[in-house]
Amino acid sequence: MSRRSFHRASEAERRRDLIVATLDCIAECGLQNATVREIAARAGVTQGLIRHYFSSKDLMLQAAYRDLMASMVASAENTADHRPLTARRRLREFIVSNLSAPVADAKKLSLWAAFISHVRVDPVFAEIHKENYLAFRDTVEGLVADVLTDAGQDPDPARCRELAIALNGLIDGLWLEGTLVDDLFAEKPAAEIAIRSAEALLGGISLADELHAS
Amino acid sequence: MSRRSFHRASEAERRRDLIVATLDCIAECGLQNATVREIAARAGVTQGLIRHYFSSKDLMLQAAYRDLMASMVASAENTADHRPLTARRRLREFIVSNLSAPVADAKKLSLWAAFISHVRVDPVFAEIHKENYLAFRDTVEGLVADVLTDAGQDPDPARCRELAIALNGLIDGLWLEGTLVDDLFAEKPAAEIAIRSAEALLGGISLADELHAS
DNA sequence: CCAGTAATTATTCAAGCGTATAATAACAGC
DNA sequence: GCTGTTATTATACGCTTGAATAATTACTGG
Repeated sequence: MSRRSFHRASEAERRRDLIVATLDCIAECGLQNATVREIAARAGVTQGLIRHYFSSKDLMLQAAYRDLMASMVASAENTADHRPLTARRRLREFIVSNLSAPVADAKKLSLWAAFISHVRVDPVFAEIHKENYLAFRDTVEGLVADVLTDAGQDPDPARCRELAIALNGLIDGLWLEGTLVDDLFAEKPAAEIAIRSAEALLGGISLADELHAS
Repeated sequence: MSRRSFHRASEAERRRDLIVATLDCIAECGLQNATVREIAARAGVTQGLIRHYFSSKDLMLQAAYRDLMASMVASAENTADHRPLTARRRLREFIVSNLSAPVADAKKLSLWAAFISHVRVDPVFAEIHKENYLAFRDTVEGLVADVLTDAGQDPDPARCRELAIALNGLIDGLWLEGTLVDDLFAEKPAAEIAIRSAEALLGGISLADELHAS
């Protein structure tokens, strides 16, 4: 009886494979049934290897949560920092990007929910969530300040904060609605509704394309 | 060695106890660690009894999900139907009620997330979610139509639908933000922000108290 | 081409899981 | 009070779990 052949991969490569397999497994089978054996099988390795890279299953789940959130903020964060664009256009792109693929994705939502449900159970998950939330809100707040300035209004910090919270809520809520019941949503894309709503929240400032940057 | 004493409870009473224990256990230990033994212990019975009331653990989880959602829509639904009030005031109360205790509660949010993460795993959970979402959106849509009419505007169905989706998103999103990071939120209650934002979405219609109903 | 290293597999372990069944005691009706 | 019913307890079963250890094989550096 011979052993199965294998190849020695780099640490970065293996860890990534294992994290991807973990996320796939949780999304498909739920946290309850995401066992180390199933995850290892999906990653194409045997279960013993997991403990070679993560000293416990919990640590691997935390790493997977961090990875998921990083992948979700990455694309949106890019558009928010794309300086050549108008402030209004950056906010617009930011909203659209958060309400389209790959962020608005049923699998990602499922994973997000699974991890959020553990925020109260495990303090480490709470910490990861808090970091990501604050970063997201700060991004929105910065965009709002830029848009107000661009529109010739005073970017009062208190007003920016409140608008950021409201916009953040609107984006999160429509993200939920749009990806949870997407079949019912095909007619009216969440992104379009979000843009019109954001304009209303901003007191009528249009987020449509402009000819010159501020 | 004598057996532990017990009392024979009614079916309704026992089922309620078991469901409450299930929700407590999931909120505290997570779905992974919500075992039949732990749930039974919290309900003050032995594990064998669970299968006397639920033919499997999954069925008990489904019952718990239904119970959770019913408890969350109940209070808000009441205010939405409280006819003596102005339409504007009913919408206002509906929003406030969804963003205050007992709906805006960290434990409930944790439970909601745990179940949402199972919507993609188990079709029964998907069904339960869909029913509740549609009912909630219809309630908001009805309130929006009433408010528009009250303000002398045409309650165009398409506009009502879009406003309902946006308001629904706003409420859900602020519910998430407010209860997930409530310590950072004490200064500015989510409900106040929601009211002001809803007024903006409605094109400036005030939701403040009025002297006479429509 | 050989030796050393460590990534990977294979196997084992105790504990805990959901489920099933048999024994028992609480209560209802007479 | 006694008796029948059944809600409840107690116990057992087979399986899976996360973790630990030992054996092996792929690769690195000389």
